[in-house]
Amino acid sequence: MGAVTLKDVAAASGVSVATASQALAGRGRMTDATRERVRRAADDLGYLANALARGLRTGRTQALGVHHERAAANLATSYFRDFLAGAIEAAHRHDHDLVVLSSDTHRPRTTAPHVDGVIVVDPIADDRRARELMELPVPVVAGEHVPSSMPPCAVVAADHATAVRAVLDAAAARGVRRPLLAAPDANSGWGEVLREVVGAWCAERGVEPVLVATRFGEQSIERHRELLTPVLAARPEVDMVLGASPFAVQGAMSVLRGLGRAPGRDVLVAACADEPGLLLEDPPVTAVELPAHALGVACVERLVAILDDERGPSAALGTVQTVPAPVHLRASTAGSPATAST
Amino acid sequence: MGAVTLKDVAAASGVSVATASQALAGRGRMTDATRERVRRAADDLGYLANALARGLRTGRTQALGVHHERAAANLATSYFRDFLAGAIEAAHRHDHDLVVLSSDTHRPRTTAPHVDGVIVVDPIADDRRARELMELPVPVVAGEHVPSSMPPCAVVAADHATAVRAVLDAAAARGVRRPLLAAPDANSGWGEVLREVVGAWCAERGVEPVLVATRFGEQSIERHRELLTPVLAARPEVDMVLGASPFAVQGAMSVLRGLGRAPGRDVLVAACADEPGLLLEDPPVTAVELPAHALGVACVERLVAILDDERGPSAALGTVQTVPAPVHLRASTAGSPATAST
DNA sequence: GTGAAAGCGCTAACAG
DNA sequence: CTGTTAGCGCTTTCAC
Repeated sequence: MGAVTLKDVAAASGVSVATASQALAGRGRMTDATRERVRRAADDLGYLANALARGLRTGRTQALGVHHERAAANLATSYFRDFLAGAIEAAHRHDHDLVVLSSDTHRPRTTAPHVDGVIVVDPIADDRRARELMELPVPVVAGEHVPSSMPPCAVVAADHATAVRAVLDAAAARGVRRPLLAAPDANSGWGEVLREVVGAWCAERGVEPVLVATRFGEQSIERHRELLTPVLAARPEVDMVLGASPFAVQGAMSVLRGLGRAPGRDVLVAACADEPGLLLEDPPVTAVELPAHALGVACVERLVAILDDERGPSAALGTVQTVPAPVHLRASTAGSPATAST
Repeated sequence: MGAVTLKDVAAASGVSVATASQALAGRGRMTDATRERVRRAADDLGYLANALARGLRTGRTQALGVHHERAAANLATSYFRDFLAGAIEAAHRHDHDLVVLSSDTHRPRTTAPHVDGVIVVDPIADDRRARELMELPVPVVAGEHVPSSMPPCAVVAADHATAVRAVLDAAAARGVRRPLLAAPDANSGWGEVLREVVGAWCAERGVEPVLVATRFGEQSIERHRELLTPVLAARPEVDMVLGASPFAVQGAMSVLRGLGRAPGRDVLVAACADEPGLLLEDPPVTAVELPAHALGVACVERLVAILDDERGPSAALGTVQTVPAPVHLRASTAGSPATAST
């Protein structure tokens, strides 16, 4: 356990720790001979600077943190895995370590993580850990929109507006007039944005969207069925269902069938987050692909840029940077509900 | 950037920093009133201990490091992703952060990462970064066998011996007598083990295995074809090809077909690492499944155990812990080469 | 050109 | 019961 310290190097090369520090850092003025001597000593002893001590002094740790609510569990999803892969790739390119912050415990952190900045993936309003991190005295970048009830920070998000509009416009061309949106409630910034986009689109056409609030991260089709059954029964004028998650869409399709309405024919359906399973549905479901890997990369790039920014991190607060989200039009939006329901 | 320090908390609650420290840590003896006062002050100020300073003092950082050669690139493989998922899960369960160590650069680290221990996934002899980490004054656990030319450390590995023997025994039951093994060279501990296992199995039967050395991580089927073509042409007595990677197997199958020998019929084939693609081959290829997720978990558990071990980390050096590796017998080992080639 | 000294924020001795 | 002191390993003035 005997780590070699700068003191050892200094002693071995017959200089003071101060000189040794400068010699290795390439700073300070000294004879090349001295510098070389110190360098050799460091090499011989296998000296590695203690990152903790250095960080304590300099305020930089050369590490970035990533937080995701229940990170361990969410690693089962390809979204988080892809995101993480992108983030690691980008962090390493900038010679930073990438710390996956502990998130399992429900008790608050007692210690500020040793990172220069933090990325919060999918900030959720009731995620206490996320809140804690966002109040840390280090810059924070949110991967996806921040719910309005959370403190503002720099945001990197998929371009949902453009993507969802593309889906809606395609549907409108098939005659759709009254879309229903089943999306997460105000806990999720993503949900808020989807609501806004659909709301704006409908407003332009002088109609009211039908909105159903779901819980972010709800993985149960059955639960979505329960939420959607009364609404779809009461609103026969709905000619399209936009589900935020694949689960919402699958729930909706099941409810629609129960009501004798054929998804993709009498009622168009689409998802705001793609998954391989949607391709296997009958009919295959139109969906927006969330560019997880690109988002991971972009979040790190953004964070690094903020750290390097002379003007300080506050310049970035609340600003949103956007990453394109490809749209996959499939058979579920190829029907003509207007004709069918007239 | 104004982080709240212990000094602030102490000042606010009218005690010294030392007392404040103990009050929050629940150590030391003091009136409950004082302790409560300090706690409240800390809460009010939003105090979070600086992990760097704490770590510097205590020598523990509550973080574990993971290294994989070219981690960023390898995140494309499901093996590393699953491994990482398992490691993160386990680390968080033990309330540790998980640091994915920077691995892209070819220049050596100048700083020892702030972690209590390191996991080296797939240690490769010519990975300089892995070597550096293994010489760090913190415990190291290797995920997979360590090449004999590297310093020893605690090892957690899949139980290749049992799995490969199961494959060979099944093949022997179909009449196989002369297996060929195409596996990574001495750069890879995995390769060394495979060689040993096949060697031992053959020795028990009084035959010499045919060995072909490949490069660890070689992803090209074509390259494997080149390596295998001369050997398979010269050794018609080979009645089974065991490829370490799916690429080796696919290369071998292609070569065999070129020689007019039907894989799975005239010559059995199997892989020592499963991949979905092997199922789609014709015939589907028998393979050993590498339990990446379980290995990730086991490595972290092992590392935590070593850190908690009173006897110090040296007790674990060189000891191997094993994780079961499921064997999937498929059509590629269902033929009877002995009959065919007699 | 080089060394001495201070201090980053924290914890662990030991006084009082 | 609580405060004082020392120091983890490093960087950074500032003297010499």
